[in-house]
Amino acid sequence: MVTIHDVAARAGVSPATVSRFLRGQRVRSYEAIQAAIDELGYWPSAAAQSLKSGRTNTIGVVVPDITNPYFAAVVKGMESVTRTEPYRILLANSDESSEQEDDVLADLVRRVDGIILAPATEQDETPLHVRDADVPLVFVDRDLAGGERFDAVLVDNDGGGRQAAEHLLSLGHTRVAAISGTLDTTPGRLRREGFVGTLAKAGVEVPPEYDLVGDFKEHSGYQLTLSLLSLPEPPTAIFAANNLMTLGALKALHDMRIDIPGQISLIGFDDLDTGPLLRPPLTVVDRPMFEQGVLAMRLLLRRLDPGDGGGLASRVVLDTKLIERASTAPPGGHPSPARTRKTRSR
Amino acid sequence: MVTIHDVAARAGVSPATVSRFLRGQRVRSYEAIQAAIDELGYWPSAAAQSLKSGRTNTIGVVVPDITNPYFAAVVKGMESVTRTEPYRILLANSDESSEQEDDVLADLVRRVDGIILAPATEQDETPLHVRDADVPLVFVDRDLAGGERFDAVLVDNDGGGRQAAEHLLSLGHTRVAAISGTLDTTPGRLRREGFVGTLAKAGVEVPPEYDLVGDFKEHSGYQLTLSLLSLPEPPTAIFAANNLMTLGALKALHDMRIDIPGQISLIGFDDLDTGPLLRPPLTVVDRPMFEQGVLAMRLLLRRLDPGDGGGLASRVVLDTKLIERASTAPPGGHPSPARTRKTRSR
DNA sequence: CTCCAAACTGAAATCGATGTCAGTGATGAT
DNA sequence: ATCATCACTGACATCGATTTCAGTTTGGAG
Repeated sequence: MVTIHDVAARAGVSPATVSRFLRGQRVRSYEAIQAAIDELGYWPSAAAQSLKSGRTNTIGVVVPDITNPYFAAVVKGMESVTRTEPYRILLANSDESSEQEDDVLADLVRRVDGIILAPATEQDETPLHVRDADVPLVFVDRDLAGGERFDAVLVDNDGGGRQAAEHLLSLGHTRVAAISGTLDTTPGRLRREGFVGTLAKAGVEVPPEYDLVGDFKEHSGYQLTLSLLSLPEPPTAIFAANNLMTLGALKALHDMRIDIPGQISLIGFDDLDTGPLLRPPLTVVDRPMFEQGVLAMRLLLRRLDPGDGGGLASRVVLDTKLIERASTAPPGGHPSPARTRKTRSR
Repeated sequence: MVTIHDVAARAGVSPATVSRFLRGQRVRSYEAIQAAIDELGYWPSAAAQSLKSGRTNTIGVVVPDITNPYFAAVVKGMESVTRTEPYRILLANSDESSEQEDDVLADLVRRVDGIILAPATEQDETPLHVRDADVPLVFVDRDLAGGERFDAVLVDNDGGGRQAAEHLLSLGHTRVAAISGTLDTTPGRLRREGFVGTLAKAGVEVPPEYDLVGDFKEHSGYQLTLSLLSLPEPPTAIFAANNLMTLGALKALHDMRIDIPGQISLIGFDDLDTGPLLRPPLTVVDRPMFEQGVLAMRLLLRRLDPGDGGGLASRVVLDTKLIERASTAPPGGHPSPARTRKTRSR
């Protein structure tokens, strides 16, 4: 490995001068130094720089599942911000598991300048360790019980649940089911509360057998939908708590040859690239994804700025938006007025 | 920050002894040391360890686009391997651009022990710099002109193109179009060659106006499909070079109210989670995704193993597999025998 | 030509952990 | 009680870059 000493020797100066040159200070013999660097192909050692400066120029990002298109988009948003900065992203999956999150965070705090986390559960204790380690922390997508002291970029999950409920109410549904994500995550809990609460206010109760809880993964969307279909009186509409569970629900409905929205309406949370191309095109509650990543990263970089001076936690809450497509319609199979379509039959 | 000296002082031993304890050597006063570590909340500095050992325990992963479900799955596969190892993943997007790849690699080589790369173009020079830096390099998905000296995990792109062609031939298509990815990437070039070559051998020529080249992004799939549709005599079947371009093609066909496969058959490369749920369910050439990530990471970790001893480059080539669904059918709109379905009309 | 301020330079200490090497202390045999 | 052996231990140098501090050089004014 070629070090700053090698460059210094070749250029006939001291390492200190080379170091100054590298950092853009004015230096008498800059030509000789530049030449030596080029000829030797010198690059400063990141480890040595970190040790001296205490900064790693690395941001840790922990998400439950990078193959979830939502998190992929969020991470891409973060990456678009770091591209023009000296920072890089250290990525880890927690797989929706607090233990894995724990392990990975313990390791991450030693390697990064800051962390962006979508915590596996609200009751998570780990982030407090992160706090101990004095590593700035920003939450994205999900919050923490007592996490108000941290920066966060969230969406109005409660409002999103409400939008879904209002949409189904406006279509005239009264037998409405919710398949929720883990209730000890903020999105899981709030989306359900917004949904069920709004229905209740309108006089529509969601009985326990319609009020099911899964884990944000496709398989649980599939299973819970099957169990809804096996009821003596299945619902006329289903609200699924995220993109993967919606997909699972859609698969289950297809497999059981249920007509959507003829027999059952389906509304999801989070849009998909393929949303408009599905059978039928999905009605969903949408939210900014890429932008959430951008905002979270900006918030973190601001904390990392030595001139920042601390300050209160910034809590950004973005709005959700209903996208009406063809998977929802009035109960009984009358097509939604939004689009005319043929009822499928087999 | 609490250092090994603090622990040593508290435990009444020398830093050297604490270091030995950390590395699992036998030590007289291990209780006192363990207690000091716990009380002080000590974690060794990753930067100092890297500087001393010359290893960062970090793997650089550079992909064109993390929001492409294929690459998301590949990265998840890699991550599943590093989980049980002390390694972490430094992730970067190249956005299908050689310049960005360049920038990011120059930075990465200083920070990581090894790199897994899906290069933006075959003519890329950058990886050679990586070689200069003595950082082990593994290719995934895409290869390099003259890259035979490097480990690689690839798929049989040529064979995949052939499978697509044979499928369309068996259905009786003769007016067949290809919308390819960038031809200076290995997959872009080979998928097209396998496809066009197989058709040619069967006596079916693909005229220039049917032989279009895009860039693996959804938008180009959309645009190229529109231009095919504007021809006086549009093709009866389209082969799209990757998942995103297939999606673009599907959108274009929907927007133009083309019946699939009634008027035009569509076959894609790479399956999607939503593949079976689309209108119509897509026929695709599928390949292992998660597994490719796993294999690439294993290959790299093997190189990193001090006991490895170099050896020749391992080049793994996986097979593709045709998944027949409902987006392909004989020309003229006869439904595929695989599934009965209603012809859409508006 | 002399002198002073400003601009630049290099030796050396430092960041935190590790590995070497020359011990020190304990153990067992005689 | 003495000595050889073995198991540990601590002082110190080291990894590569940065920063301080005490110079040295340069340029301009007088």
